[in-house]
Amino acid sequence: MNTSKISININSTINSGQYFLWEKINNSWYGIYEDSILKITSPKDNGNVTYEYDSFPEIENWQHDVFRFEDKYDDIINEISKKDKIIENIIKEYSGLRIMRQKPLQCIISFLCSSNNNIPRIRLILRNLSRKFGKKIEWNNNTFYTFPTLKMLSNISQAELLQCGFGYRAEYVRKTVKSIVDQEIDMNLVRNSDYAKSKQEILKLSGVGEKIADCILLFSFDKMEAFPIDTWIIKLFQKKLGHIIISDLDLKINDKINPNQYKLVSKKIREHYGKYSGYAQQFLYYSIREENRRRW
DNA sequence: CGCCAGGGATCTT
DNA sequence: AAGATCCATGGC
Repeated sequence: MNTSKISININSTINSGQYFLWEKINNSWYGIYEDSILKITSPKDNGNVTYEYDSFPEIENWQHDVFRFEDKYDDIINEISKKDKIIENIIKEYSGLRIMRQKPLQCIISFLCSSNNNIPRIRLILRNLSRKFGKKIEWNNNTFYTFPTLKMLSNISQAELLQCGFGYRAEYVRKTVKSIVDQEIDMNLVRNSDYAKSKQEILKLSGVGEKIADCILLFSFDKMEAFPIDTWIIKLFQKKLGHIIISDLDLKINDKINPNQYKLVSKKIREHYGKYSGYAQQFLYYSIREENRRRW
């Protein structure tokens, strides 16, 4: 176990719809990461304080990987803050919110599950899946289950997926797992290419469209310019963000946007916020949902 | 009962 | 090529 003083707000970071398999027990957060359980204890309930990091089985310094401590966080948010007044105020209000880095398989399945769904239910489905098919770990008088491996996932029947609550997304999971097993998608290419090329490749997966592709690239493949555009971001775009991003806005944006509109808006947004647009997105998203008092 | 939820695939024009 | 419709499931 060790501690660090890097600027981070654990509650907003963990509980902001990016990494679903975490739960708070007493004064600690527990998260699922590969074959280990991660643990963070906050001496106070929130704020930028010193946290204690632990894991079982032990992973050395996992927090640097998971919380992206290699990012120059202060430089990034200072840079983004200059882009417009809206983001400046939001970053000030929610300082310490970070992007987390998760393992690709868990991230892909998680966001497959996110389409036309809500966050509490996404978490429930993923917990059901882990409880049934993950490895059981007893630690600190609590029982945890790791996320199923690729091999395990490939052996799960459609009926069992439905039992977990995937609904119509069960078919996406089945096809996507098969594509990965059969190496119809090149994970090394996704990892090592630039944003555009990586996105093109990840879009081959069934159930992965423009938005979910951006989530996967941002949250597990280090493509920090990826800016997922979901229904909440669209609401913000309609209300006030649109005229900041696109001068002389003649673009009609409905509640649901088609892929071409997505690409256009995405391009403009990334031109506006720059190569760390993903951070801007996380702040905007968190802020809108908090304003609307949505459950995480 | 209808509506909504971090959308995407498929069918229709 | 763009637009409309359908998709399981649970909370409200």
